[in-house]
Amino acid sequence: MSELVWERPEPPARSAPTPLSRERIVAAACALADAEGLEAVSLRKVGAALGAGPMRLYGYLSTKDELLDLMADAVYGELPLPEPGTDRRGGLRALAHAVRTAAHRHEWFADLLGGRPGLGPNALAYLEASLAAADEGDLDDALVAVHAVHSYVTGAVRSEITELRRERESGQDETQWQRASAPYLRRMLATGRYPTLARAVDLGSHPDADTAFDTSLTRVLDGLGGPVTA
Amino acid sequence: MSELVWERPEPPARSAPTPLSRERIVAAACALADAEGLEAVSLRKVGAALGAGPMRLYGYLSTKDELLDLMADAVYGELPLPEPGTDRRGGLRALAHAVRTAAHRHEWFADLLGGRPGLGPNALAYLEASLAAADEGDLDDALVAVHAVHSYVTGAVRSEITELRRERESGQDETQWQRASAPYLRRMLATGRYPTLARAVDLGSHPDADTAFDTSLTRVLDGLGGPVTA
DNA sequence: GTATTTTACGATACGGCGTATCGACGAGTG
DNA sequence: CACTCGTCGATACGCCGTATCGTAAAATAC
Repeated sequence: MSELVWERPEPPARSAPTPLSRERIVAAACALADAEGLEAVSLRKVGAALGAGPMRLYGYLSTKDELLDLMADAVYGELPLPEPGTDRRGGLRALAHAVRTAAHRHEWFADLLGGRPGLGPNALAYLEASLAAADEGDLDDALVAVHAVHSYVTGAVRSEITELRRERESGQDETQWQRASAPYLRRMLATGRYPTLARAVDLGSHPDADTAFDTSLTRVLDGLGGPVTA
Repeated sequence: MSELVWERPEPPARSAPTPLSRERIVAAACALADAEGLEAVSLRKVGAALGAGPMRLYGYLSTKDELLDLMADAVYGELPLPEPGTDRRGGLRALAHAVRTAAHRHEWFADLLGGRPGLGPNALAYLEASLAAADEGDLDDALVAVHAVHSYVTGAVRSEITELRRERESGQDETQWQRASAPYLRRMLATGRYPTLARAVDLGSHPDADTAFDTSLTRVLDGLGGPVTA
């Protein structure tokens, strides 16, 4: 009960109709989430995908939340980690982009990002790589740098994926969006209660998502001390 | 169907056992979420708290997600906005702390933060205030600043609340935590696979959450151009 | 090889969820 | 007072996570 998934042993592989393992369960769950979204992941469907009933999974997991933890850790395990010895800016920037890329491959990762403790072995490896890259002698300073960058990445990726989903839901292009949200926004801006926002919508250059992510990331990195590059 | 909550009119107040309104529904839902967590918010319970059946709410909402949108916007409406004319650093810092404070008052706000589009009137007002504070002449630059700070705040607050919940769940103090997670972490660190992390746990000063949030926030603000204060 | 113990499996079931449907009732209109 | 019409909420459907527990199969002991 108080035992964590990460160190609880799996049940021995019995014969059974289909052999099962935590790895296979997690892979099936990730595939399902990739294909139909996180809300389609249910123990029933994951079990069915493996030829098993839902209760079979409780030998490998004690809760659905544990499955989500394992899925998140699996994605952390996909991240390419920078070579040891990479400098702070380069290392943290590479890790930030790695997280974002992974979230584009597995959009549900964005929903899991800050939402659960995240102490799996792969998450720890990601944290270790972040700290190692950020460490320039002062450990407290490295912790601050990692916290700043990771928080930024978490928040930015989540918003970006949310926005991306909304755009996708609005008909393949913008049919629905133009019919529903856009006129609403135009009406709101026309009230005059949001003058700066209105100017920004009218006059701002609207960079693509990659550029927006990287531009703000650069600003965050600029704040971490060391030589200001810009 | 394509109509947004924000501009759909409420049904006229009929007699009914209890008079109802979107405002009362949202207030009840927020109270319930404050008391028992977001996962306890169901249309059945919210309805029951107002002396109504679950289906009654569908005159005011077309979906449960819309209720969540309204709840999030209600919290945005609680945020104290800085005086117009506040400088960028001061304004953005005040807004960041306002969001964090609100998330401590309504922990479920952290779960909603980046997860839904957020185009309600109060969210727009918050965005307007952020942009106004960040605007020093270059609108694109202001957008970058707001994106950086808001993303940081979103991510940091979500992680902080998640951590806070985990600590609270672990027995009132740390009984459970020390029995389950701590030994696991110690064992992981003892493997030698996370040397920097191990050093950080051993040697790092472990600031309280307020300090950690503000320290990283300062670094982010430092990166936004303008005079570096530190 | 047999008897016994252990244990994973999965059928069944429970309570809760979001919400579609639709009969009935009560207010507004002539 | 009769009628229409719109709102209400009871009922129901198909999901969900998971507790329980009989059973059958593997592991162990002899």
